[in-house]
Amino acid sequence: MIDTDELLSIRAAELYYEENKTQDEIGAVLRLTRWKVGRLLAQAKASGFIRIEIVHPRARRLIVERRLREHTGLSDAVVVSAAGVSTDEELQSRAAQAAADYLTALRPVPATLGISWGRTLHEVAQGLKPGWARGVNVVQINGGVSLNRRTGTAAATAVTIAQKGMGSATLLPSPAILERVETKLAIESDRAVATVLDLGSAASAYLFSAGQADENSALVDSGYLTVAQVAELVRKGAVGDIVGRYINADGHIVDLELDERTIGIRLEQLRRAPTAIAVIAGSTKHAVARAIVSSGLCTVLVTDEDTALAVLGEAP
Amino acid sequence: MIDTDELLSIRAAELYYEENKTQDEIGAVLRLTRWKVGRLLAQAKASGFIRIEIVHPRARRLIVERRLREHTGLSDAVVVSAAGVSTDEELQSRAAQAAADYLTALRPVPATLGISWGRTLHEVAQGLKPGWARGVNVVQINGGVSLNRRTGTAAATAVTIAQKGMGSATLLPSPAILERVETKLAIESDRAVATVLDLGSAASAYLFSAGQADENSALVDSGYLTVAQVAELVRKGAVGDIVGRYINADGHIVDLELDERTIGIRLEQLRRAPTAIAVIAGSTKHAVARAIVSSGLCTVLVTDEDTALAVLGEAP
DNA sequence: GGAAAACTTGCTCACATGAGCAGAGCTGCA
DNA sequence: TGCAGCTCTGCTCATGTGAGCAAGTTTTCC
Repeated sequence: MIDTDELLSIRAAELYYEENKTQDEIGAVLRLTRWKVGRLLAQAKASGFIRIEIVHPRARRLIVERRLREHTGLSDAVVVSAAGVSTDEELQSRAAQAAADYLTALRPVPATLGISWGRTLHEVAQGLKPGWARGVNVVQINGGVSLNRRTGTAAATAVTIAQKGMGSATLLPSPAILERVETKLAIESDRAVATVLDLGSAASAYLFSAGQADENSALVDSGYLTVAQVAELVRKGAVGDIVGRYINADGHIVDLELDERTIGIRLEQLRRAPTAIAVIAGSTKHAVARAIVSSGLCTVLVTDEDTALAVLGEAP
Repeated sequence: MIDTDELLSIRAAELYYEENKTQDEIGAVLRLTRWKVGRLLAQAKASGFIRIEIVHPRARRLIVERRLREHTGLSDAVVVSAAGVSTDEELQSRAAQAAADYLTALRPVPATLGISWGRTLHEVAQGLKPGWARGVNVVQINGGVSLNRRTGTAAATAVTIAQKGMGSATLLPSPAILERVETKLAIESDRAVATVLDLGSAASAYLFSAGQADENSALVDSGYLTVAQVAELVRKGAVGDIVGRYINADGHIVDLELDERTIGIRLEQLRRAPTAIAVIAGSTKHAVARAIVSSGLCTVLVTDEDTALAVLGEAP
């Protein structure tokens, strides 16, 4: 059965929030003193009967952000609202835009920014405003797409970010994954590649996304891995990839042999970075996001509400 | 593209509603005067970015109620919130409870209350508190269920309402629909029945629900009509039934011959009543609700949010 | 049955907030 | 260029609201 005070607090809330009456007026209607009305409203809020939602594509969930900062090793977090959003694409767009905003507001402005590539990063680049920085060196930190029709997307992302930031882009002239370790070592020691990798290792900040471990992975799409290979990785515990490297729920490399053939920054370098911004959103990426945050692979997480709750280990 | 002020108003709203900061503090963070912050918040509200919802089974939507009173001929309306409700059953329960509350608060307390029967009315009876009135004569205004296992439900409803209101129930000892007009006329002229019908015609207030016109109708369930008969009524434009009589979207009787065989109060009497409370909720009853309200068959409507919007002719 | 504890009530006071207003700045038109 | 009309800004002032407090009331437990 429902308590009389509870019912009164609901009546009061209706008059207060829907009819914009003052607590005094409500008191007159319900035959209560205005203090009692104030207490009833406080009670209604405390009981969670009053839900205030900010519905806007750019709305953030500051409460969840704080919880992330407090309960994880993250130094900062940006959580976009999932209110009224049905698709993962929309969530990823919102997060990408939020990442662009975050990057713009980031102080000190990074002199060198190491970035990965992919759909999300591309959207971040699109979301940046021309002039977001005054001179920034953008460096690719992992091997690019070059095996399929989407050739050039990775390069375009880096160039766009650099141009809008009135700076220059340094591209990593290499595939993401090589077939033989020997080839990988050879490419890595080539001066053109080595220079870029060194530059990437010394970046003042990193910005990257992550991929889920399934047939829709960008690495499968780009032709670096087959669906069967990914299935095998999943069997070994892979939850997703970060800068081209597949990790398990603990944030460890799943397949050392494959990793040896992968070109790009090493995870330890990422873990040591003072500023590593991960942009990860959408229901398919809950597991990777959690792995990345809990194993300290990023210092800043830009994500959506539901993914954030998954990272915190709470039901959505 | 999104306006700078719009974005600022969203940031301000986040800090105000989620972080409980004062407008002054927000001004300090966003480098604005507190007045500007106040204006931004007002703007965010006006643009509909701030959505305040009261989530509680007993919550009402006063704004919609007012719109109903203003845009229809209703003298009063009670609209329950549909927040977090998935089933029609739940909506009907909420509306029934609200109707019980409305009846309890109704002044002057009706000396004679004419009621119909059905699932909804039964729930209203359950929702009433013992002592809701001090002496009320409850009269059935349409023929009861008596053809199937649920015999007695209609009587139980009337008796419960009367007992809880410390009064007496007057039952209508007759079926809802007769097979032949002659039988109907004969029953109607029987003193026992005629007295009750006269009493019902002179009731100080009416409380009734309505049924949708489909195979789930209570009249089909009770065996008065076959599925085929209802289908035929629908073909003729029926949207539902009220006190056993099928009406079309204009509130007119659909089948005069059938109506002649139906025992109970006439629609004109209902239209003339100073207080006629209709309790109609659930997505299947939008059409009937609209027909009843627009043709003046009730003075008070107790319903759910979505049905209310349908009555107002707006999208849900 | 009575004292202690817990809660509730009505209040004062300080702070937060919205309405209203005057002046600054901008726009448009001759 | 100059003036009228418009919006925007920062302010004063009145009102609305929450924190804290003391007295009253109920509950609890011996």
